Amino acid sequence: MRMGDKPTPRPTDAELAILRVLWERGPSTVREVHDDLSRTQDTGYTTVLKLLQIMTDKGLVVRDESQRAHVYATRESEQRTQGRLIGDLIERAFGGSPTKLVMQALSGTKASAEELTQIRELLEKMEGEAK
Amino acid sequence: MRMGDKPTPRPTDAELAILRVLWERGPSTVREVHDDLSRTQDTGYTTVLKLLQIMTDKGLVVRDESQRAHVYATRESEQRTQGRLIGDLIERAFGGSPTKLVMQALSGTKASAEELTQIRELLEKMEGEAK
DNA sequence: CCTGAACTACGAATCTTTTCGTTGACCATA
DNA sequence: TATGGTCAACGAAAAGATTCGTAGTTCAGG
Repeated sequence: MRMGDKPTPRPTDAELAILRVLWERGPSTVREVHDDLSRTQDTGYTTVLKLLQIMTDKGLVVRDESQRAHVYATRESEQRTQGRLIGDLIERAFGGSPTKLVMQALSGTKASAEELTQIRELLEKMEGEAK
Repeated sequence: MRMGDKPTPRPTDAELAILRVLWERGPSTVREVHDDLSRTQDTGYTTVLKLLQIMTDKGLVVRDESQRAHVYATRESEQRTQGRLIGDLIERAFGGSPTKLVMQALSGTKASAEELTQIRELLEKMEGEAK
């Protein structure tokens, strides 16, 4: 990130919905994003287009204009964006304590035994490192 | 919650900042909230007042008007609100998978050994129940 | 009783987010 | 070369979030 560049802003709700499509589909045209989104919600084509243009300005996505139908791709990985959103929520709602968020998330969920095991394995790996 | 009542809406950023003060202080007057908030940010008194009035309309807080300086209190517990926010983020950014969020939150943090232990204990308790 | 401090209520301005209509370009094909 | 389909660009409207000035009420102290 160059000096003077703003850090990537937190995506809004509508923007996040689009990011999720791009994460799932990979680089896509407006039409592809719109068709995908239409399966679950009722958004106009030009709305999606406008949003993607705004997201390009904000630096949330990048645009390949070499084809007539421009192709949009996320600028940051799914993980990185998710990590940013979590960090943001930790700051705003959990007084900066990641542990509180994890505890709350865990107790609020009915995860399967396999999932719990998966989490515990990561946990044990971290405990090993934190020694 | 009575029939026809709207579910509590997601608090906005400014609203969440106020909720945090109320969680920490307990029921408080506008002035108390404002003074607390002023330690970290620069918000006008009437701005806080207006926000609390809006939050009352939305059902995020309740107001005791028996004194001249009205006393505001959160309507839902800290935990419940936090749980709602997490659930919301899971829906919007993690495709509905709580496990993904927990994994991501864990790997993105440098929790202390004690905290990791704390989490693991909760985890083991849950594994016991999920058996 | 008058004044000033502390308070609520209200309205409006501003900013951001979301939505979509309209326009004009491009291109295939009839 | 006209027609229709697909596209990006743009502007503006609508809705939501945030901010604060101003006005009017209440009350304690002089």
